[in-house]
Amino acid sequence: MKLPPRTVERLSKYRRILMEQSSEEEAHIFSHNLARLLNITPEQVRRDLMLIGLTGNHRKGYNIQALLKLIGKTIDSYDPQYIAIIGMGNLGRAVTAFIRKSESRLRIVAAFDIDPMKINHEIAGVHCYHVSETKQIIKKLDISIAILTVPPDAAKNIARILTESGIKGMLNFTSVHLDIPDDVYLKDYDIITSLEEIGFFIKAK
Amino acid sequence: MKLPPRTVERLSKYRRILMEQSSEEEAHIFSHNLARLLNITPEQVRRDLMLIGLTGNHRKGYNIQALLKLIGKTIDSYDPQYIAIIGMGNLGRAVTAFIRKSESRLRIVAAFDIDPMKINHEIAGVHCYHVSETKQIIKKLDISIAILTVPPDAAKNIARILTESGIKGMLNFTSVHLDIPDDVYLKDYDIITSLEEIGFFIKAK
DNA sequence: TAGATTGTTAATCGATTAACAATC
DNA sequence: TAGATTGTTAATCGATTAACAATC
Repeated sequence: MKLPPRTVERLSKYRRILMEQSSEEEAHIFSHNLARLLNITPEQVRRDLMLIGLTGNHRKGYNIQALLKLIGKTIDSYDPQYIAIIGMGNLGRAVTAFIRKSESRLRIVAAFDIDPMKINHEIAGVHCYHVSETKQIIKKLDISIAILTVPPDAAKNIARILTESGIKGMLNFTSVHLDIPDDVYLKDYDIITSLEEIGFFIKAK
Repeated sequence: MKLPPRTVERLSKYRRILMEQSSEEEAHIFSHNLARLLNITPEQVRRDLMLIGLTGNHRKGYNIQALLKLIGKTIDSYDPQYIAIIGMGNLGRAVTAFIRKSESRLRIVAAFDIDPMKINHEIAGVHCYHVSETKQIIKKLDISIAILTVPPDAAKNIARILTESGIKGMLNFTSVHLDIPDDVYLKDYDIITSLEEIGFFIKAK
């Protein structure tokens, strides 16, 4: 199914926010109520739900269970998608712990580092391999997504290894620009740029 | 000066990438060379530079020093903008260390937590205050940007306190949707949603 | 002058919002 | 029926890309 990236992001958020406040709530929700939970417009909600083919009730709104089920069917993959995290420094460990705490289907199944103290230990609940094993382990464990939390000078090289290993998506926390093929879905989390952007837009003049 | 958010982001990246590989390089750069460094089109580079009023040389391209200086003048604030980080758990400490290591003008001047072990200590190089002091410290130290790395259930309350303290921008690492006034510039770093988005776009079918 | 690059406007693309008929 | 909401198309907005004259 073909969906705009922004719609996919919102579907993920609809699901999370509705799962959090489930049970206690009603069985149905109106587009304007769901919109208010995320500070967006009701039109946007209706359009997103239309795109995934959910049809609501003109009296009661959208059935929440049906909505959750359809979002799952739309954005989740049938086969589990496994995640690796490369670089188990402070940021790597923190991100790993963060994801493991979240109630999501996301499964981190391998960590990689070069520190001998970490290799073959559980770090933040995940087995840590040496970076030199990246290619084999990624293939062996059928890992399709990588999270990059390595130091800047290691980023480009690791990105190359990951692409060669057949990784399909990357979340890049390093502030380094990665030049990878188009068929790898890359999402940059550039903290420095984001803070500079915030800085610009709140400037007095 | 009024600039599109995407342009501001790219200006930040032009600067970073040019500073990294400075000195050794030439004094000038062509739009297509700068474009290639970031995998964007030369048109986009020229348009961005046009927007900030930089004029290049038809023979030699853009003067790198002039470019860097103008980007600084455009996106940096004259008065320093101070940053606070709220929540000194794993993620908070990692993000703090990450920013401090970066060569940028970004200055984290205060951290906040509720753990008595941390209060009044230096954590990741930053003095840690108790969350109850947030409002006073933010005003006293003239902090305009906050980074939120608190647990999900604390997020909404802290966001309210921050807004009341007059914060102007926020980088939100919690996966919680924050309902804050329009005059606070909010940037969400929703790791779970981003990974689910990647998952969707790399799906087989 | 010929060739390459800049600077800028127009066209296109993608996403959001407005509008409103259909329906419960 | 009257009123509220959905579903969907059209209009708008923002950002990117194409096109090309001006210029070194």
